[in-house]
Amino acid sequence: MSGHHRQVGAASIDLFDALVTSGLSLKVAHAIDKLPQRSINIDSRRPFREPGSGGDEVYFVRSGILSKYWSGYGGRRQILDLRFPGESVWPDDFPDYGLQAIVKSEVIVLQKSVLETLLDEFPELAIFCMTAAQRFEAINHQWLVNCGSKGGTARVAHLLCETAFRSGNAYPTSRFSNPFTQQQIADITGQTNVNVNRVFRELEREGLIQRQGKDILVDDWTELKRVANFRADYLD
Amino acid sequence: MSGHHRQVGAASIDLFDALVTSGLSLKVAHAIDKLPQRSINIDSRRPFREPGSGGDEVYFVRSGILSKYWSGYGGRRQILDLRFPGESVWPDDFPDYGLQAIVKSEVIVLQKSVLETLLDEFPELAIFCMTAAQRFEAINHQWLVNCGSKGGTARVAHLLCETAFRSGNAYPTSRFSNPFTQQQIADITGQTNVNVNRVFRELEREGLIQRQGKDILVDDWTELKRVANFRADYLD
DNA sequence: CGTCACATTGATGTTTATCAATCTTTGTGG
DNA sequence: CCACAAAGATTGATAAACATCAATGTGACG
Repeated sequence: MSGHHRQVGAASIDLFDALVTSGLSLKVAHAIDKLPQRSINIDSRRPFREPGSGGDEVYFVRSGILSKYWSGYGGRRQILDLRFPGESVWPDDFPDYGLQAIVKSEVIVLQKSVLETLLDEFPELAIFCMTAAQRFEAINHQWLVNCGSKGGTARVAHLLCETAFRSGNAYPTSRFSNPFTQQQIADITGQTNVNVNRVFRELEREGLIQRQGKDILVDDWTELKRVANFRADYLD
Repeated sequence: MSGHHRQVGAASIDLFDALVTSGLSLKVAHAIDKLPQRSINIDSRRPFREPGSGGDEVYFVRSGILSKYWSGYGGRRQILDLRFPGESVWPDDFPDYGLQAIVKSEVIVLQKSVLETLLDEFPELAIFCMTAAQRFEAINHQWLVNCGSKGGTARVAHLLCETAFRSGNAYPTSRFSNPFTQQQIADITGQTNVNVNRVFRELEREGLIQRQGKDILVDDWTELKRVANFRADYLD
């Protein structure tokens, strides 16, 4: 095999499997899986939907990470949301954000209008979608708490916890890959890249994490979660 | 009449009317209106649902303002969401926030489980609920942008704009009532009450607003919106 | 008319942004 | 494989924004 460039854990998620795992019945998952769909590959850091362009498209992440971002007046950016493999982006009526891949990603595109026709047939789907929306709402709330009422260290620590819990399929291990640049972490946590760098140094100095290239090693998750004030409940 | 204590504009919103105004068909709005419901009055600043207590209850705000709040370890609070008259709170499966009224409020309580039975009959209702959820998601995004990438002045100005646009039925007038204490504005915008006070003084010194008791006067909405970087689109 | 919550102000310290330079890693074409 | 370019990471010096602490002013209300 010539796959020495393939990332560990970057296996693509199957749409049908993900829907069932998330609690949808086999019947409805199958109905969705049969809908017309196309698969696209998105390069890292390239915006593929500009702010303002609406759209009828639902994006399902097979691999990689997508982000919603907002660009203000003075060059300052804010990343609003992340989507890990198995998660989806539902289009807004008035999207004031753009979409961009954090890392090279593989995405399935469905038509929202087509998907909505299934609601007539399967009321279960409506509850499924609303439950998903609530989960993302809970994540949004945590981010707001982060930016609104925590110091820089806790914010970065929280993002690391969330990343480990959302990207892995199982309980986070002592080693995981940090997919973000420091600038992106700054855009997520509402800081500057310079300060993020100093926070990392501080986290490492305190022994909360170790860094090996893009990998983060965590000996004591309990302690890191305490510093981050992180509780995983909201990700359920 | 002995109503000299009644606030101007505090007239209660009718559930049926609000649903129809928001785009629901007469038929579905009527079906919801017929569901068993009870009306409660909630005093200002008293939490009426603690964090962690789940619940099957949907709250529709007839008058006043509700808030979702989160209390951290170190006394620091964050207000996560607001609900103005005509808007609703949908219960989360794992609510990590509490509910509290900003001002004395009148609320209609419905059972989520009962409401969900209507989804079988009216798929239209599912889309209606998801549209509402997306509107609140857009508001959440704006709050995150506020706390993550704007200075104190812009944050407060943005909250004032949003309040004027969400609380009035029509386009904001030159005078509106600020329902918040400075501590609450601090809890919303991720600052301290002391700094909020200074921001108000600064906004007034720059001629962007005038204060008369709880009332705010705005001569030039365009200018205030510019300072706040506020666009009303996301509230549609 | 006293109490209580809220608002206001000043003095001071901490955190974080900003500016600027250098080092390191990664990717690319020859 | 190496040279080079480009992006990212790191560090230091300085300034701005904001938190904290503490005191006083003010309006509402029983």
